Amino acid sequence: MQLRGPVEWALHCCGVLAGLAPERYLPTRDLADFHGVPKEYLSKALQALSQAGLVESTLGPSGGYRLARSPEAITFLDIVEAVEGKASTFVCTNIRRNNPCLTAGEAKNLCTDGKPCAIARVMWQADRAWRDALRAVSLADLLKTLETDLPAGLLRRGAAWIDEHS
Amino acid sequence: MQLRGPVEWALHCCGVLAGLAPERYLPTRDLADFHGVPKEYLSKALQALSQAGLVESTLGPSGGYRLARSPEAITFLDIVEAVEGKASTFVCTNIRRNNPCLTAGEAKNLCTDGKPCAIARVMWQADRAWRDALRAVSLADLLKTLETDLPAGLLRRGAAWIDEHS
DNA sequence: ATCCTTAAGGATGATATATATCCGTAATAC
DNA sequence: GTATTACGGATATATATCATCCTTAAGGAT
Repeated sequence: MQLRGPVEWALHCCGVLAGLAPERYLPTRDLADFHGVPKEYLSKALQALSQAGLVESTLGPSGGYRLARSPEAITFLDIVEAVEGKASTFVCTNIRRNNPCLTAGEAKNLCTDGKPCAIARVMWQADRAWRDALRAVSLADLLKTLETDLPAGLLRRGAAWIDEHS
Repeated sequence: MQLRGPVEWALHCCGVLAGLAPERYLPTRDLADFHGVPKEYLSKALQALSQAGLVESTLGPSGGYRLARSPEAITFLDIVEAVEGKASTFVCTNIRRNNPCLTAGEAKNLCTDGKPCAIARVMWQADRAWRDALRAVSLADLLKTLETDLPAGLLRRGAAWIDEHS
């Protein structure tokens, strides 16, 4: 079970957009060049972010993407769910319903949305723990970490590179 | 991102094996019939459980599978990792290394195993939270829940069905 | 000894999903 | 008008998942 590649790209792109000067748009091409990923495919992930309302876009020269909300108001979970979808990592296919010992009446009451089976409850709880951990970290937190984490000067050089390409 | 089907089957199968009389083996065919899943494919999942040391098997008539440890000593995480693998749900492909602003020296120090990047740290922490939640529940816990959860008599009828087919 | 049953694992095919590219359209800046 | 951009549809390729078949070796029954 593994997250798709575009999720990682979207996270890094949001990190860059969060450091952008307000009101500035950054086009897909620059985000793709900056991360060394295919522009056309990255575009799909950015469109997903846009549809989720995390970023907003504008057309034409000097167009591109920017965050739609403040970095404090965008969590890792927002981004992951926008690109990967909100479906649970565990889906109960209700194989218990195939149990040869079941009466027809009993089968109907097994693992409905209202009363999930014991296994689904555990798996969904773990899924919730994963999402809670992602929801607890915002883009603002990420930016703060990057400032102390990145090699000195890299952040500034990155900003300069973006300035050239805007 | 979704767990593969055989993970669900393995969990249900372990639940059945945990309720089995000690020393008794249950063959793949019965586990498949009981859950209504393809025998040959389920067999792959059971082999994974066997290789992970969670169940043990014996050949010939009256052969099959049984738990290798007590239900208290087998967690959901054991089963999920046996079938799905232990790899993290997030893999850092280090796209930051493609950053055009990086010097060669800086590139080498990015997101190594010793010092993961800020994004990988968050994603791996969430992965850990998911695994912790799965590790916190054992097959013994599952059995206890089933006793209060299942329609009255179903557990007994299931045991009788298994008796017939052993 | 012989035969049936079983797990183990290799080989193979079918289907679904992930990855990636291409193109047409509409909007925006100059 | 022209160049640039996001957007969405269509398409192609690669990989993963799902499923079956077959051979081998070992245990049990006769």
